[in-house]
Amino acid sequence: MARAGLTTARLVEAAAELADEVGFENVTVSALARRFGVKDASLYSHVKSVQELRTRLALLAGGEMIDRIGVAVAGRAGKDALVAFAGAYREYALEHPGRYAATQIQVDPALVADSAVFRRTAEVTYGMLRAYGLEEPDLTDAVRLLRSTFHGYCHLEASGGFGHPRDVRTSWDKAVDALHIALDHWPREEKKHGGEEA
Amino acid sequence: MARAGLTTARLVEAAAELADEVGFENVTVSALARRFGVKDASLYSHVKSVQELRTRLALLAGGEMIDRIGVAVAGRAGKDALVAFAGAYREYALEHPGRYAATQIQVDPALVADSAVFRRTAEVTYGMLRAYGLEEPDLTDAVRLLRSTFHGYCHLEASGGFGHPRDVRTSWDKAVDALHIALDHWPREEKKHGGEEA
DNA sequence: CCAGCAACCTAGACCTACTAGGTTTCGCTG
DNA sequence: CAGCGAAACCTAGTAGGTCTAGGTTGCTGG
Repeated sequence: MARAGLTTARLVEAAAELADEVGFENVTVSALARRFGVKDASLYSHVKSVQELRTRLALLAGGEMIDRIGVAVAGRAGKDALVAFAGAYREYALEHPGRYAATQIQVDPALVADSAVFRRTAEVTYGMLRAYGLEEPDLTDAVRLLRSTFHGYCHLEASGGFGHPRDVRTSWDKAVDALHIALDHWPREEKKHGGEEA
Repeated sequence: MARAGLTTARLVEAAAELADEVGFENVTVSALARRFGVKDASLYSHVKSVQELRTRLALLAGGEMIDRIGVAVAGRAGKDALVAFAGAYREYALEHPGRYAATQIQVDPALVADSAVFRRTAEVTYGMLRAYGLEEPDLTDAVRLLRSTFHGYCHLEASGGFGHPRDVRTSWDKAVDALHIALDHWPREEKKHGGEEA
């Protein structure tokens, strides 16, 4: 019988498609094997476990996502860059819900630390913020705020968490506006957020 | 043999404890049955499925959480209320990671719509924002921003998403500050977010 | 006190992850 | 071009999860 030509890469790619079709939590070894017309056991020559499969999928998706974001923010700065970043982020999340869900899982920190995806993500994000004139540790705090908000928003939107009829896209734009304002008036050391004392 | 005295409520309560101990994704019918020294099948007289069990757990946790938040914000307004809300939110998420994870799952929208938990959550949240003088649809947008940010932050913190050594608590406080500023300078329709025109 | 209804059980079907070890096929090399 | 070695793929089986059908047993109220 003609062999399926399995490869780790091919498996992960198929897993990504599967994730977008049936949801990340439903990408199983069995389902993937079925898709290739092959027995479950056959996949274990290529991936060690579901865990590994999902981790690889997460890295694939993370890479795709940051690439798109990178293209979107290229040549922009300040609010322009923020809007472009946010737009690309949400677009990817909506276009590829399964892949996006994959990016949310916690992967072995040791594994993620020296991954190119992680480094590139940090570069693009910190780079985008540079125009706001923040310095460490404010920069890290701002990155966390952005990541949290974007992620939280897409997560809630994807899971139908916004029951209200208010258009989500409009809401999102407002949120991005609000974030821009927050970044612009960032509460630097010393309380009393009165004015920029830099 | 002495009966375990199973009840839907008791089951859900035990599931909540289990969730905090072993993680929400590991609360299974089998594990719960083991905890009661009972066979799996016995639980199905009290809950229809794992799905239902998890949904009930989500509602339990959501209720606990909003109660604590409600107490925290009582008698406060403006930034005070925001800080109290955020503090109670994060505290609950850190104290009860399994329960908190449960609150994140998507439950049947029809089921959630007429739940007291949902209504109470909306009341408390919108009430806290009232002091910022926002009106619909800005109010809804602001609620979404807050929910997203809080949720995203706790999710990332819980999953070890913040690799950086920067203290998370401090970062969180900064994020709350930033949100306050965003709310205070909310980008209203046209108008140049100058002052309160109410 | 005993009838009936929960509470709990046995048995089993079906799903998924994963291991051990066997067989087939492909591609390379002599 | 024969054949050999390494992948690629398989069979068989363990373990553990969800859930159903239907039987037994203990508790309780009339």
